[in-house]
Amino acid sequence: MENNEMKKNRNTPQRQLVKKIIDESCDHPTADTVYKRVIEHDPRVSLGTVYRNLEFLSESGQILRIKLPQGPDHFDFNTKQHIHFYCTECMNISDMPDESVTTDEAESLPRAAGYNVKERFLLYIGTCPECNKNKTN
Amino acid sequence: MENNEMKKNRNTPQRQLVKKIIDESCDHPTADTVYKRVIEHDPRVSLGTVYRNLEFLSESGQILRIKLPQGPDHFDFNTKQHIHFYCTECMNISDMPDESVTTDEAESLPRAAGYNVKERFLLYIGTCPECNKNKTN
DNA sequence: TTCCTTGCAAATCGTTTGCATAATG
DNA sequence: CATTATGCAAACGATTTGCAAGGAA
Repeated sequence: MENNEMKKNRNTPQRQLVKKIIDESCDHPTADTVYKRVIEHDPRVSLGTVYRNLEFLSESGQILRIKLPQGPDHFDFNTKQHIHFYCTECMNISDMPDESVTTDEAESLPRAAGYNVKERFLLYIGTCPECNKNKTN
Repeated sequence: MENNEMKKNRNTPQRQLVKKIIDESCDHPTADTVYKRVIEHDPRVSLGTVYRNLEFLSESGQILRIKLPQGPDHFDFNTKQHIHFYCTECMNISDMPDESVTTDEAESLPRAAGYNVKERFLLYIGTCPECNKNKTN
């Protein structure tokens, strides 16, 4: 179905490194954070190259780009997850445990009204269990 | 409950004009579009002032700021509506006819997992009924 | 007479792009 | 060898900000 993975691809050390960093990150890093981790391994890699590879990797379905209403995009090795929770306390993004609400029933509404839904962005914003615990309220 | 409306407020002609433009717009204009409409009435108003007043008006709950995953923010006189549909054909934003899916049941999931939901962004992207009609497919 | 607000321009942030060079298939 | 990718720096779009001057309360 998807032949996005068939794109032109020269397996540069830089591209492999960016992919490796994402795969090893479980904190949904931003492009800048990825860059900082990349240059720990190879200081000669440029920020532009990191951006270009993040673009390539997400366009070819190898990683996931997470857009927030505020601030820079984040990236995720888990390409299946589409529902995220942004904590206003720790500023971290966590994956939502389940996504049942946003499957069929979530699209029946616009579809019935004549809309053709291609994508659906759902983002929760608030405080995560960790931060709620730390505040004791 | 909300005392956002009690903020410092000097009813400048510029602020009144921006509010008037939003109230008369049913196409969810961007800041730049608002600016273009504003200077038709008073060419001396600056873009910065438009931005500042859009910020003031949305912060004080008088208008709604709509964030998209791509491109500039849009603004809406209808402060109650939170679900929008972005058409990739005509690039327009339309209000969703109903929002039942995103009320209680949409928040029960994260809440049960210990999250404290403050905001929820839901955006549909696809093609609107108008554009679907024009394409006959 | 406060001090909020404006106009203007410069600055910011996240990201993209042009270009000459390097490296891959 | 034909491209694709890189490094660098400059450009970009949307928005914010510093500052001196203007104008409501």
